[in-house]
Amino acid sequence: MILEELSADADLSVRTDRSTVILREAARLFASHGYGGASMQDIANAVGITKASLYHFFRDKDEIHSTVIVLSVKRLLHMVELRTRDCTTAAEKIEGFSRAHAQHIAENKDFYFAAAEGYHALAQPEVKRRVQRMRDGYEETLRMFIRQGVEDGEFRELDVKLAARALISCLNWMARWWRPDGPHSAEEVASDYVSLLIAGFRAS
Amino acid sequence: MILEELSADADLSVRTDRSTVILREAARLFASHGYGGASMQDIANAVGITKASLYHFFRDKDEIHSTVIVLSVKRLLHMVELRTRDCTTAAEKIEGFSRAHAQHIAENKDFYFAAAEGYHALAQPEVKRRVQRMRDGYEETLRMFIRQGVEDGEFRELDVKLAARALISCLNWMARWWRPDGPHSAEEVASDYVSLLIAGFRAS
DNA sequence: GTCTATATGGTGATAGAC
DNA sequence: GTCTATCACCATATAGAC
Repeated sequence: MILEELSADADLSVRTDRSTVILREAARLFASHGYGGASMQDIANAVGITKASLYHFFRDKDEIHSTVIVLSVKRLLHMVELRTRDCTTAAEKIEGFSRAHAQHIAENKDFYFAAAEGYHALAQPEVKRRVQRMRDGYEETLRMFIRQGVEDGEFRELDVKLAARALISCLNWMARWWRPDGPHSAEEVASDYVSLLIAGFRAS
Repeated sequence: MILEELSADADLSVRTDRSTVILREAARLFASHGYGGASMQDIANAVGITKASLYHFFRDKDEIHSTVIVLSVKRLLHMVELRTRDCTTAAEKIEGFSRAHAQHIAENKDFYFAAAEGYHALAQPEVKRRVQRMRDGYEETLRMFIRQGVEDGEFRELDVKLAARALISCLNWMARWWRPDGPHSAEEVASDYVSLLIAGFRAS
């Protein structure tokens, strides 16, 4: 299983060995045309090989798809872990969480988009469940940070689940409209969302 | 152009004339499998006719797709207009706006999903521009409501564009996770988001 | 308005030479 | 590891009878 060979730290954009390039081009095509709208021929053309050669690296189209998705989610979780580890207050943790998410979108937009749009179309149920579990853990992490803020008296009593969902919605939706050549960096936007929402968390 | 024949009030779910049923089944399939993942054969099967018969009602697959999308957006705008018309304060308008959006998702989930996911894959550039203009007008409406709240002193000075984007992100993301058999109605969730965000709008 | 039959080309996937 | 050649199938779309 190729998924296991690719560590969570595997850079999704710089390395140029064949399977990495295949995944990068596939992610780009899945993101822009959808899973059904991107053919093996399209991917092969983008990489610069024949479609038959794709089958040397991946069993079938679905394995390319699930590898893209699992890689994206693993990398997001890894980034959040890295950037919240040394935070202390709830506000700091939430800020780190959101900036990590934004950084992930900025650096791996196609992977993120392909994962967000395509995961519900995953063929293998085990992979789908695995991704679902990772996403659930991800949301639970944010809920934990918010809950800590309430318990520490940093925030007012609030609906933790709703608050986490609101912030994650903002971050997820960024992949739809944020462009690298726009006026604000992804992390700036994320930070602004956090400020806006935390103002509501503190209000009494 | 069939788009013109279908008024903004056209009910997306109840009427059973052929073209309406085609659109409903197509929306469902586009929402669950993507545009490229749903074939004319699939749509014909769902409707209960042969795929050749589809071409009596629509020129090609793309016309089915764009009709679904334009109908969805028109209906959303119509609903928002209806439910904010008689509001006075900014908070009331924002609440009406959000509840209308939630109602639209609850009543036309497949149409909404197909529109949200598929509009960037629209083939005809004029239709795409038209949908884009409608969506822009939609966001501008919300910005106007928030701006009014700031000018009336109901809200603090805040980044209106960011605030509108935050709320719309929450509403848009609902289509991804909200289920009719869940614990809260779509309108309840929307209302909760509004309360949470407006608390931040009022905070000083 | 719906059908059967068909045209034409693309699909995912494999076999086997180099 | 990459290719050419090929498979069986499905795609969108059309022609024309009823």
